[in-house]
Formats: sequence, structure tokens, C-alpha cells
Amino acid sequence: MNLFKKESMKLEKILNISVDCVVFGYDINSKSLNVLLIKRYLESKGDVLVDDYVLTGYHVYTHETLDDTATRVLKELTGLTNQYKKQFKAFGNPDRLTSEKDLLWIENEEFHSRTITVAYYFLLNTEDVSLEDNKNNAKWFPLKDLPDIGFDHKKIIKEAHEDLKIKCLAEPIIFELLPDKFTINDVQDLYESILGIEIDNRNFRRKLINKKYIIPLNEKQVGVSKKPSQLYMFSKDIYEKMFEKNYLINI
Amino acid sequence: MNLFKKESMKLEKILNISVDCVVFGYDINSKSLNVLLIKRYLESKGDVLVDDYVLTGYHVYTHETLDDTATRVLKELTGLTNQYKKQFKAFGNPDRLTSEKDLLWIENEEFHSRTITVAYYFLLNTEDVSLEDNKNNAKWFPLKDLPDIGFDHKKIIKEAHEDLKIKCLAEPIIFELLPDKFTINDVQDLYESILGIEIDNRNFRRKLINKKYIIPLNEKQVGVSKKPSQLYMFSKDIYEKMFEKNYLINI
DNA sequence: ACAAAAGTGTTATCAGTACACCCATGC
DNA sequence: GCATGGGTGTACTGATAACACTTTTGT
Repeated sequence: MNLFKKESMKLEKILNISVDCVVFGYDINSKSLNVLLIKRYLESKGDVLVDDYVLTGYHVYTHETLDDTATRVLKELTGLTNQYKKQFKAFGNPDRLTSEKDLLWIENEEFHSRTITVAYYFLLNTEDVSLEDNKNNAKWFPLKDLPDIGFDHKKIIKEAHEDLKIKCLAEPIIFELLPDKFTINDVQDLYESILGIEIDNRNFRRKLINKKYIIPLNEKQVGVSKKPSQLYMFSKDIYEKMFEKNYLINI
Repeated sequence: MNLFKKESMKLEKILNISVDCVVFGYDINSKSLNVLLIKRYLESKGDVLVDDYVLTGYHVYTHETLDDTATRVLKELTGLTNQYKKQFKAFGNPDRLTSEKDLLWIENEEFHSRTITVAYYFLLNTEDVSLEDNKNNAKWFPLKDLPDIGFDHKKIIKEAHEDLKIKCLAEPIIFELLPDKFTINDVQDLYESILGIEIDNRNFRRKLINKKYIIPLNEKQVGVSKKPSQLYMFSKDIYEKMFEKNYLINI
């Protein structure tokens, strides 16, 4: 297969199947768990017809896996690759794109109103994303304070959040939302943001520090106007070697 | 919308989107966790071209939710409705239906080789299913001893099993695989089947009996040639009232 | 010296684990 | 009376939960 052919194949979109991405970004300074949304705006003869936000997503190409579609969509929006990615659910209700606004919007687009979307979420920290001059008017919104959202994307975000809640209790994916070097309190704040609960600091500290894959660094925070705290890193290697599948039947 | 219209709409298939169902059935007598598969057989001029098993599945209709498709597929195969159902993953690799056998099979069928399938699993007990004169040649196979399987359905079964393993540790879905009245040892045997581990009987007993939603009945087994054991039932009501989301960060 | 957040210890309770024998029943 | 699986108790260990004050730093 020559390059030209490969390129031309790549451009065949499947018109009724898309991938939508819930991009979670943690802002360590404001301690806010955010979602990256893009602007949807349409006006006609001075009337604003559509003015809200949606998830980023795109058609699946004929010769592309679903995972590849998700990776491509994230790259186009943020420039990032190799972020944690999870396919969590497909959404395919016949009425999912049939509100008045959605139909208006779809008129100008290539995709069907009867589209099934495979939803992914990504985990990253907001600092890694530059939103300067992005063509989509992408913007971070706190999960707790979302704007007006189009299609069925509010539901998709909600289900992504539910899945994240469960998953972050069972696997160390929380570190995907943090910078490489973090403090114990950062991790606690983030758990509290995701789960919406309060955690006892002393017990949490002890528990986390006892994990062998949480490694203290010979470094402290700099440039903070308070006692600088100890920095740690997460070792995926050590975690995987331990293979800590605790078969606790918690039903 | 009149009935005729509704009926005719129902028959519009989406040709590149399907739902596949992994039907898990527990056989309490043989203590075997089984999967329900249907025969795929094709011969031409005396040559057997295709002879293996696949999951049951079907196209999504245009005016149908994904959940409804799954429910319909299960009903057509087993006559059952209202069984536990979980959408666990979408499979959409471009090469998922492109083996030689699969292409031969698809020739006679209405669906595309580039089909995306949304996979569900169902939980039930084998006793509830009658396989007398079923048109699909459906048959139970132990998960540990599967036959030759077509399409990418072996992978789908494997991932369903992984999801079930995780989910049965976190939620009381295990009782969906058992009859209404069961013994403590039944539950233990089933956990052992699903997880592939051995569990200490005394500890397991204590743990389970202490759950408020495990209710002892004034009944014992009958017709067994040994000491008949105490029967219990699971109370979903009590479970839900307790709302036992133990936020244990187990990472 | 003050503000702000970091960091620290003890006790009580609960849950998990390891382990071996007697019991009730149907045949 | 014997084979079969049902059912039982204890001691140890480790984890969790509740709880309030001192320390370190930058300004």
C-alpha cells in the first residue's frame, strides 16, 4: 500500500459513528477538576441560534481503530499524545442529538442525527495544555460549574465522572492528573475533588506514604509563601511489579 | 405516530452497528460458569467452510436504544427479559471481522465487514433457559473450555469476564447468577469460579452471614444425599437502603 | 510576630487471615 | 455405619477511624 492510498483511505469517515472525548484536567493551583469544552456558536440574520459548549469529538475513519480516533481527537485539540485514555461507554439513543439546537447545528455538519458515539475520557493536568490561539475556542470549566452544554454531552460527562470515581479507588490513575512531582496534600485535594468527600489528613498521609510506589524526593516545593512541602513521585514500575490486586470482596 | 409506522420504522437496521451479548449462565449443579453461544455453520459442495461458534447479536434498529437492542437479542435467544445487563465495551477495530471464515460468513449476511459492535453481558442461571428446539443451535459452554469461536468474539468474552471479575467484587451482582434461594457455599463456589481463586470457607461464611442483606430462610435444601444446608436469599431492598459505598481507597 | 499550611502519634475498633475438627443427613 | 459435604471458634495481625496541636517557612 503506497502512501497516497493510505492517505486517501484515512479520509473516509464513517458518518454515523463518532468518538467523543471527556478531557479531565486538574488545576493544581485552584484545586479544581476541570473539563475541556469547545464552543458551539451559530447565528443567522443577527439572531443567535446556538451558543453553548460541547465535548470535542469526531467521526471514526474507516481504517482506524476507536482508540486511534480518540488519540487523534485529543492531539488535534491539545497537541498531546500518550495521555491516559479510557473508553468507558457507547451512547446511542435515537434521540440523543434531536433537540432543536442540535438539529440546527447538524444541518451544517456532515454527520447524521442518528449517530452512535463511543465516549472516552482522558486524564491530564491543565498545565500541560496550551489554549493560546486554538481554533475551537476550547476552554476549561470546573466540573462543579459547567456551562450550557449541547447534544447529550452533559450526560456523557456525568457518566465519565462516575466511572472515574470508581476507577480512581481501584487503580492509581489519580497520578495521571498530577504533575510528576507532587505533595501528599495535592493527592488528597484531588481525591476530595473527584469524590466530593473529605478525608482525614493524618490517616491519608500515613496510608499513602506506606505505599512502596510513592517515592519521596530530595526536593521541596519552591516559591511558596508558606512552609514548603516534601515532594513525591509515583513509580508505575514498582506498582506493576507489586501487582497489588487485592481481592477484597466488598459487596 | 400510528402503529403501522412504528412497526415499519422498527425494521430499519443500521448496517454498520451491532450489539453482541455475552450471556453468562451459572450452572449450580456442575458449578460451572458458562457462556451461551450459537452455531455458525456453512458448507459448499460438500466442503465445510465455517464450523464454529459465535456470540448472539444483531443490528441496532434506527429507532431503538442500544439497551433495547441488547434486551431484544436476549429475548429472542432465551425468551427472558429483565435479566441483569451491562454494556461494557464497544469493539470497532477495522480488522475485527476480516478473517477468511468471517468474510465467507458475511457474504451471506446483511452486515458490513466494517461494523462496530457494542458489547453487553447478561447474568442469569442456566436453569432459567430452555434450549429445546432453539433455531440458533445455541449451547452452553464452560468459560474454561470454550470451542472454536468466530469473529473477535473470543476477545469480547475475555473482556466481559474481566469486567465481571471487577464488578462482582464491588457490587452484589453475583446473586444475579444464582437462583433466588441459595446456600452460602453456592455463593462461595460461584466466586471461586468467576475469580479463579480459592476462598477459606469459614471466613467467607462469617463475612457473608454478617451482611444484613443476606437473609436466612426457614428452609433447607431438599433431595440431597447429605446434610441439607441452610438456604438464604439476597435482599436488594436492604442493600440499596444501606447504600454501602465503602470509599476505600485501595490503590 | 504573624499567617498559612505542613506535618506529627496514640488509642480503640474492626476486618482479615490462618487453621482442623465435629455434625447432620441420606443411603 | 459410612460417605458426603455442612457447619463451627479462636487467636493473631494489620488496617481504619477518630482526634488536636506543634512546626516551619515567607512575608
